[in-house]
This record gives sequence, structure tokens and C-alpha cells, in this order.
Amino acid sequence: MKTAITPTREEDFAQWYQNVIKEAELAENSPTRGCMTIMPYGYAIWELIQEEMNKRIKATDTQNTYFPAMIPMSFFEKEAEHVEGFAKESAVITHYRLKTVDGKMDVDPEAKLTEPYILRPTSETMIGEATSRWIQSYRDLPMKLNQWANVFRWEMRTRIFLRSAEFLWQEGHCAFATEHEAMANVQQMLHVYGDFSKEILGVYSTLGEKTAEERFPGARHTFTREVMVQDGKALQTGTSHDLGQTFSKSFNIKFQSEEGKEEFAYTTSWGITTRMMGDIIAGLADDDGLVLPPKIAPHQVVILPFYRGDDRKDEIQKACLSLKQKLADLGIRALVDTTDARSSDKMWKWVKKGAPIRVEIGERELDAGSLSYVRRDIGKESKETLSTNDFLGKIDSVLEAMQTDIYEKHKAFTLDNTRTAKKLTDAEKWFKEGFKGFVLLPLSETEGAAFETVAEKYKVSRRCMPLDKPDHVIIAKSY
RNA sequence: CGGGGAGUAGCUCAGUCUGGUAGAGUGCUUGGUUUGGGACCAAGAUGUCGUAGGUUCGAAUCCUGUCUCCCCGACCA
Repeated sequence: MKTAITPTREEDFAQWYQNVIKEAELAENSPTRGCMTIMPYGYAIWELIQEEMNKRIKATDTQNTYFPAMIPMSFFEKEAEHVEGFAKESAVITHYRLKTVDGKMDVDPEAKLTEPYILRPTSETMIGEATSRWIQSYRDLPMKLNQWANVFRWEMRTRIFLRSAEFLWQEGHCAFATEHEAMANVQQMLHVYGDFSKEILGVYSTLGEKTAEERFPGARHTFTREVMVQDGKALQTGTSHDLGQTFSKSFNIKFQSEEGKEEFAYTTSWGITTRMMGDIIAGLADDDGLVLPPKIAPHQVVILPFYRGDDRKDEIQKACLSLKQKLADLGIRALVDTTDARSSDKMWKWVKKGAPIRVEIGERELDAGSLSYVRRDIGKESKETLSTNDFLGKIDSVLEAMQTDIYEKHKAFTLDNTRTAKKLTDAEKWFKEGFKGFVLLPLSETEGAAFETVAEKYKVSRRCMPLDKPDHVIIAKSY
């Protein structure tokens, strides 16, 4: 069978992944090393993610802010573990002027900054400095801030959406009076991510805690949302950190308690990134391209007018536009593709772009007052012809069903490719046999040199200790 | 950042070994026939051969530097 994307997932997953992105016009590599240009269709998906996530963040009484992208280098020096974590991938701004020499641009050596700036890899330091001034009393707590921003990490090896030198994210930074409240916030936000994944992204994820070696630099506990993509590798998209008093001590985030005592606050940070686009692509797309869950589809219903010649073109287009309006009245994002292309070309275009529902209206439907529609996740077998009114009556439930079916399918895939091992030797045997997926291994089996040898040999690492199985560790390859 | 591969028309790529002045398929434009899971015919447009330098009468081709991408590692959301 011919697929819209070549090679297929089976043939070459990495190449398939890139072609899906290209064919769906989500993003492209930019001339700037390691950075991507997010194209209109890709950004529209990100905006839907943002919109819904922003709502959920605000529902936790967190306020949005904006801090500078450039961080004074000295800020990083204040937290030893943190610097070490990011030092190797920092982009540094050292000059503030260019000059032209022999027709060529170069930095002006005269214009060297006395203190260089780091392009933020994350904003704990910047926000820590500010909140140390903003927080005086226990009455100022909790202070729950968030920002939507770009961050920079000079990655050695980049992959579009999965790892790029610049990416977009949301970073929440909160301060609390007690350890208990901070921990509750960390847990709450992790579940905000988990629920979002299930309800909006249509992606099954495992929530868990990172082992010590995988923790965020400076954190006491790091919680994560791990997603299995279709080559069996793990994608970490969404983290929530308990920073304890690490940053409050480095940045002097102090408050006076009810008893009049001066105390250090407990801080947290949590974030999701444009890597979530990778969840959708690598996790849900198929050999015909993107498959979008309705809730993050820029166009939930794409209406294609089919006509022979120009005879009834206007009539058919009118019917399409009227349907679009009726869908809009129901709160459904619909698009009529009136572009002057062959119907089959338009059809494949929207298959590759993952539009959830494709509606076709041609002469047959026009005369019958009906329409035909196809679900992207099922394909042409799902094609159904029914009256426009019947369609309008059931479209909500069709989209709802599709949203959950996509999630259930991904969940089944993840569980089918997850095994539980009693002993490290079982895991080793499976990896040796070429097993691709998650192995749940008892925590005790991951301690010691034998584990490191296996991890090294099969390029697997500790992903997390699942919340519902805290005495086990998920072992897998990861991006 | 180490090892490997690649950069030639919008896209996929041939041409490079053996130097002689730019090709195919597809897409695009125009006209016509078509049209419900990837149509066909005809005509047409398209290139600083990634980039900078060097060798040469002459460079896509040889040499050097450099940038970017892909794959496998090490590092990471």
C-alpha cells in the first residue's frame, strides 16, 4: 500500500519523523545552527497548547510575568550545582557593537561587556533575584509566577522539536513558606501536565520521579512526565522540580514568619516545552502523516468541495461555506479549502496535516442534502455519508470519540511495549533481543555497577520511578 | 564535541573518480482533456552547483578553510 510519507516508521523512523514535519508544514530548520522556524500551521498547534495550558496554570492562581532573556553571568555563579548543569551549553553575549572592517562585519573589540550576559537556559536565577526583593513577609507567600518564553541551550546534537538550541516553553517559579506547600505545588503541577496530556494532547504519559542522577541541577526532587513514542524511546516533556531552599539560600529569598522569625522560602519550578509537538508527531502520527487530536487541531473539520468543471462550483462552495458557518456556531473550528487544486491533492494535503475530520461535498451530496466525512485516525474505512443535519447533530460526539480513541490507542501502544522485569538480567536479555520500549525494573536492581554496564551497553537510562510504582524504575532509550 | 555521510532548479537526486561552461524526475506557469484515495497531453519558466579562497587557459568536478543538515556516540527539555 502506498503511504503519504516515505520512508515509513518501520523503514526509517528518524527520516519519517522529519518528513512528517515537512509535509505537514509544521517547522523547518533555520539557517541559525540548531534552531528551528516554526511555520504557521505548527505555531497554530502550539498556540492551542499554550491557550489551554495557560488557562490551567491560571486556574492554580499563578500569575504570568516576563523576565529578560539575558541573564548577568554573575547570577549563575551564585548557585554552584546549577551553574555546573548549564555551563556546558550556555550561549554568552560578550559585545554590544559591531564594526565593519574591509566590508566585513565583526565584533568591535572596543565594545566588550564588562559583565557578559547568558542567554537564559532557564530563569531560576533571574526570578530568584527578583522574588528575593518582592518577598518580605509570610503575607507575600505563596508567590506563584509563570512566564511563556524562549530559552537557549547550546545542544551538541539537535533534532527539530525534540531538541533545539532555542525552544519555547512555559516556566513556573513559585515560592512557599513551608516545605509541605512547595511539595504540594510540585505534585499539583505534575498532575496538571498529566491531565493536560490525557485530555488535550491525546498522549498517554507516565508520571514519575527522576532518580538522583537524572535530577534538575539544584533540585531536591524532580518529577517528570515521560512519553513513549513510536520507536519505543522515551520523551521527557514536562518536569516539576522541588528546589527546596537551594535557590532561596543562594538568592536570599527570605521572609518574616508569623512568629517574626526570618526564614528561607521553599521554591519550585515546572515547565512544558515545544517538545510537546514532538509527542504528537513521534507519538501519534502514522505513515500518512500527522494525526491531530481534535482539541489541538487548528482546523477540526476541513471541508473539501468536489466538483467537475465549473457548472455547479458556486453552488457547491456555497454549501461548504454554509456548513462551515453552522460548525462555527457549534464552536467547531472549520475550514473550507477553496484553493484551486485537484480534489485528490487537497485530500492528501489534509491527510498529511492531520485534520481530524475531512468533509467532502460534491454533486452527489449537494443533490441529496448530505455530506461525506472521514476520520483521520481511522482512514477511508470510516467514510460515512449522511444528511447535513445528522452530521451537525453528531459532530461533537465524533470529535469527542476521536479524542479519546487517539489517547486509548497511544495508551495501548505504550502498555504493549512496556515490560516488567524481576531481575536486571531479564531486562538485559530483552534489550539484547532488540526489545524497544520501557522496562520496569525494581529499584534495587538499578543500583550497582552491573546496571551501569547494561545501561552503557544498550544505551538505556533511568527514565523515572512511576508514581504508581515507586519501587520500580522505567529503563529505556531516550531522546 | 568525536566518528561517518551530505549540501547542484521549490522538492528528491544524477553529474564529481577521469576538469571543457548545467541535467532528470517531480513540483511550478499556460492551454486543453479529466476529476470521489495520488490523472493525462502539449508548451514554458527556474540555478552565483552551501560559502570563501587556492590550483588551472578553463572548476559543480582537484586542494584548503568555513557554514549548515542527517546518522551513530558523549550531553540534555
